[in-house]
Amino acid sequence: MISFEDFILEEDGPIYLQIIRYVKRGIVAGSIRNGEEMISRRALSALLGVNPNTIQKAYHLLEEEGIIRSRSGAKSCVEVDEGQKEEIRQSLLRQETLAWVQAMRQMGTGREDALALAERIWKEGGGKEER
Amino acid sequence: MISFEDFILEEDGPIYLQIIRYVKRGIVAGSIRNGEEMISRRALSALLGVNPNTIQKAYHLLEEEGIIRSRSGAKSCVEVDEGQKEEIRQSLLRQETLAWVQAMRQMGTGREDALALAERIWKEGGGKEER
DNA sequence: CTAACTGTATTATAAAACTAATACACTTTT
DNA sequence: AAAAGTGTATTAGTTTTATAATACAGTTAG
Repeated sequence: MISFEDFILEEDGPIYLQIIRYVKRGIVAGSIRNGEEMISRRALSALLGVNPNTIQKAYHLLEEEGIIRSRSGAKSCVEVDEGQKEEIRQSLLRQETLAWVQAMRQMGTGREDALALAERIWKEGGGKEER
Repeated sequence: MISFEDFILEEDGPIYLQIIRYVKRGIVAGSIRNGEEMISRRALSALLGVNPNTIQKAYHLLEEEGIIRSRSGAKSCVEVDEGQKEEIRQSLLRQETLAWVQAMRQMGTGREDALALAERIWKEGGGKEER
């Protein structure tokens, strides 16, 4: 079951979008697999200290995007084929990277400098992710 | 004068935050210099097709951060010393890059792959920025 | 000086995001 | 079968974001 263990609530954008992002990235990473059960709306609500309606909004949008499937009474399940998975991968990788590149450009950072910085920061936070 | 020529209104987050981001990145890039005049609130409002109050909110927050200085009646001016400039640079570069690195990690992308992707996307959009 | 422009302030409205408290029917578990 | 858990729906209220219409006093340019 998708437990949202390593999910961290940012102070950035809307919560329901953060949840959608988390699921999509998990699918791309392979840590969230097809057929897997989602944690229930109420349980996630309690876990994050967030209103159930906010979770419902996220889950509802995930269903509209054809990423999860809900039948009344039972837990929602992930339902993505390989095509969708690849779509999401391409879309997210490009989108996030393009945003970063544009940010670096607007700050007048050269390609070499930007890549070097990214590599440095990558190595810094290296110990935390590999458990 | 800061004309906001190359400013593009995203559909992402709040408009007033996009304006603040634009100014900060411009300062880091050196395209926005100390002492320079800001475009007036009304003029920018008309240029972006956005309510004057939204611009005022952005300018007000920029002043609270000590980035611009406003005297009633005259145009607001940028007022940042080298220390502030360096603070903003460090903060923005780190913040944006860390966000990208974390995104790539959460998608299970390796360091080499991520950096290669960034380099490819950097070269793609290369013709547009150098005029 | 005068007219135009500027920053600032006020009040009102609306949509989006989030919280709160329920309620009901369906599924799973015991 | 009964209880607990689940998806779904409704109504109400708050905060944030953005719009709209003015108004006033200080600065600048003609």
